[in-house]
Amino acid sequence: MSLKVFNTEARALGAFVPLEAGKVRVYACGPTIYDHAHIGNFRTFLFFDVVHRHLEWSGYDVRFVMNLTDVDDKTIKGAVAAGRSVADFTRPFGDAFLSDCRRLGMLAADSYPRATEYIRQMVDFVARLIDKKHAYVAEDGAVYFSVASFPRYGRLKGIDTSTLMAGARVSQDEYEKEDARDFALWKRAVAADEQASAAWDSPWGRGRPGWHLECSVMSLTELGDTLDLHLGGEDLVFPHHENEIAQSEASTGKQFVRNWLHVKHLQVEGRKMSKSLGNFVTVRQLLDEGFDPASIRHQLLSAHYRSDLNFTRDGLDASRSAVQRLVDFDDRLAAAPTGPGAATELPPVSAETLEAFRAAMDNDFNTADALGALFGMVSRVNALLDARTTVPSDDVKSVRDALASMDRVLGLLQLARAARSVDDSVAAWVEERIQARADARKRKDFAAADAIRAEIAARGIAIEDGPAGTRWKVTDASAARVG
RNA sequence: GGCGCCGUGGCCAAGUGGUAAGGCAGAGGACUGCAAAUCCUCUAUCCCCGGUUCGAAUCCGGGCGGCGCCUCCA
Repeated sequence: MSLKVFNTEARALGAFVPLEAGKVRVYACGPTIYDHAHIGNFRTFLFFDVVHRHLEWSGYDVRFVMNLTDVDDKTIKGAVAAGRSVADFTRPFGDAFLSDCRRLGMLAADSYPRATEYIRQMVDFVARLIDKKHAYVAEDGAVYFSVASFPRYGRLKGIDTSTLMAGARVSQDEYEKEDARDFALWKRAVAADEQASAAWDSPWGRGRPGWHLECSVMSLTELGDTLDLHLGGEDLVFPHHENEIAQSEASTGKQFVRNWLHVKHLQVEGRKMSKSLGNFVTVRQLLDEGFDPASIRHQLLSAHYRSDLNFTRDGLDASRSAVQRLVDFDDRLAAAPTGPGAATELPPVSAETLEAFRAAMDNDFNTADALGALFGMVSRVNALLDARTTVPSDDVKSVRDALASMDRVLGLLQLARAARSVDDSVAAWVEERIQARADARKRKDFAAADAIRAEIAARGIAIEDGPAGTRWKVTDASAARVG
């Protein structure tokens, strides 16, 4: 068994075989930074992160690149409206995006190329396509890719564009194109572009890159002519990725991407997310509402990436409970009484779970199935632990190792831990209160003891009495952190 | 209109030919001063109708329902 992925181009599950054994080149279509990224964007980006993590977990040497598009129609429009250059306009959004990524526990990419840093390479790229007769300069000074020069056009989406576009789809303002299917590689600069400092010199006059061109040039520059994986949202299949294939392969003469993976769009509270519906949710908004990053991460990973996923606040609450179960389990393992004794079923359970987990992830990154394997282990191990007073430390270690291993892919525990830490002063206060409660309990003054417990609970901290004494845990980080 | 996807217990969600993972919620029980955590037990023949098959949630046909893309969009 090894990794299988659903390649959009093949429309089928196939064995993942990187161009170079042991090494994987991944290009992830990142955000256009003209606004804050929303939760729908993050379904996609979080999936990218899981791909990234699982490849590394599987032992591959991964080079992971995610671009930040900082020049396109919307960016320029926004910059002009703000009276700034695209560079100044996009910087804060780019910073905020990377910050959101960290908040959600995403691994850093090896590189985050911004389009404006690759203008030189883009110009060279376009010149090469013109040389090869795959592109032409139109009368308006723009450069277009000639789709007719690339016979394989349409194979990603699986459409025959020669017939599909034969109709009256030619918009009035694009008459300079020789063929309605042709798309802009380089756009002639207009006043707004200059105003936003989004225009550069080129052999064809002042202008700026077309959107599709940006990704091709950045990916080829950063990763070479052939990528093992190119990831994106489902909306990008056509025309964005189709165009990338055309221009890239026309330029290099080599296969551009071996595997295309596309993530299905997220629904929010049962509907497509859009600004007009007013159900646009950003990550920072959810965090401000008090939701735990780990809950968000859990819900976004709770369904397979090619399935519908309806993001809801109720679901977030359910995810919070699920994550808490994991944290409690981890705590229990850390405190499990160990001692000599007969071997337990723990090691084989750990091994079986890891195997099931791996199989799930290898099956086109089936995170829902993988979570099932993980939680199955939680139940089985809890039951085994209940049945014994002590277990050999090696046995416990096998479970802890398995849990930590799986979490290197899921990233839930580490994230949950980060949100549940408190200042030393808070910890000291809790310890003091617990001692006071212990005294009250010793006096059988349960009313006082319960009052103290309520006092602690009000600070977002729960306590649990066990044979080894009273333990406490943070359940509501936002309340607990307040010193 | 074109292309495509989906419909599994109260909610979420795996499972693509051999008689239904997991999470959340709920009920009862054990443990507990009470809780919490944990465990045990309980709640599904998989939208409907046909068909193929020894056997289907899984394949085929039809129906009903929901959704996505086709336009800037992750």
